[in-house]
Amino acid sequence: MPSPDATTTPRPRRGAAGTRQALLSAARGRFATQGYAGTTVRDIADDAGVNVSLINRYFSSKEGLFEACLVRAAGELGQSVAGGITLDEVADLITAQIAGPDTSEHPHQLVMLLRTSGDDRAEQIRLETLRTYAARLATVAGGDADDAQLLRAELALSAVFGMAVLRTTTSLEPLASASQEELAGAVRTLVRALLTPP
Amino acid sequence: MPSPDATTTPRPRRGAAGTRQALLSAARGRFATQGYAGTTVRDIADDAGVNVSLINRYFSSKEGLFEACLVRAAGELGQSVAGGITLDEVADLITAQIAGPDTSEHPHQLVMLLRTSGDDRAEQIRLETLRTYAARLATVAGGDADDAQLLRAELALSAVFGMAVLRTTTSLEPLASASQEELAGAVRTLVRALLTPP
DNA sequence: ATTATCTATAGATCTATAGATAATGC
DNA sequence: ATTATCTATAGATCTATAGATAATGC
Repeated sequence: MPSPDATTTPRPRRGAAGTRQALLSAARGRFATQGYAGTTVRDIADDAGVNVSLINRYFSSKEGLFEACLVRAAGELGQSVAGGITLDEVADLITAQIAGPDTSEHPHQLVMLLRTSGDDRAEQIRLETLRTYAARLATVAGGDADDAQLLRAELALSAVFGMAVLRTTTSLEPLASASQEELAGAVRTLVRALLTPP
Repeated sequence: MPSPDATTTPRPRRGAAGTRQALLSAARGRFATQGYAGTTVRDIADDAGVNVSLINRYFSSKEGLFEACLVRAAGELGQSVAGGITLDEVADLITAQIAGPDTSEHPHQLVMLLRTSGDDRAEQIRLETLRTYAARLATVAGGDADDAQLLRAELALSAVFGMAVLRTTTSLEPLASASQEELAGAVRTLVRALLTPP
């Protein structure tokens, strides 16, 4: 019996599209901070304010929801870097992704790309996305498009990921509450230093 | 019935100390690559070649084993940096930690420090360890021991963690199979650039 | 006799699904 | 009438533990 006196509040009905979005947003946050295995579908549904079974309704399975999060993160992050952009501008875009507080969705998008689920298809999407970003970063940095340059780009990417992860999963001060301005300088320095061929 | 003809090989008996070590080593590898929640105690026991129940015998619980791994990682990593060491030497020590292949235990030690388990005590150990390292790195880098310097040290640390994570959990080439020499240059560049006050 | 190891199992999740209910739209 | 949402539950893990077995040491 659904608690007789606790005024059984009937939940607002968001409709299919709205519920999908709410689930995606909640899932991204949980997956980013707790990882795939560390998150239960009930966690996500509760955060989104809907019943657990709707995850299966709209995403088939927990893995399906994870994939959807990954695709979304890959898509949103990928749109920013256009042609003719400078390295410093890329650094600032990256900073914007890292800088948000733990509650923001920005760092979550980045951290999603480091999470594994055991699902083959998801892993493929993740790797392909990382590859694309590394290649793009190498191109923006100019120089030869050789393996050494690609390696430098991947190192720069991984460094940036590290910052996002530590900010998202750890309350290490002063890093955890550093402002965007404070981070911007460091990211520029890092990107410049790592991506300029010696 | 234990498979009548499959010559039930009686396992070699390692004794308490040996079994503890085998479990620690197996656990560190699994926890580092799959995370705490993504690892089952059976995974670990199978890797170590012993029965699952011995985890509880020697470490009380899965959380106990996780804590033991963390303490060990914190201890082993902490011994390297003595007084009077230069920044480049620190960079090389770090490189040695990152550079090992996915199968080595070196990158695992680093990655362990980024893994969360939900256990309060483990989380405390982890944070304290990270703080210690950051402070030590800031000291080695010289300059003022102010908040800005500490922030730079934490950023450098997180960058280094990112490299270890990407190498450990992803087969992104050429990063995944880069040699120690190739990484050394990048880490030195990074540490120098980030830790020299502007 | 002591101690390491294993067996068997209880109890607690966790995901997925079949089917019931309730809100919306024509 | 259609579609969103929820209820109830099956089936599959996963951790922890009590107690049995087997190897070692005196």
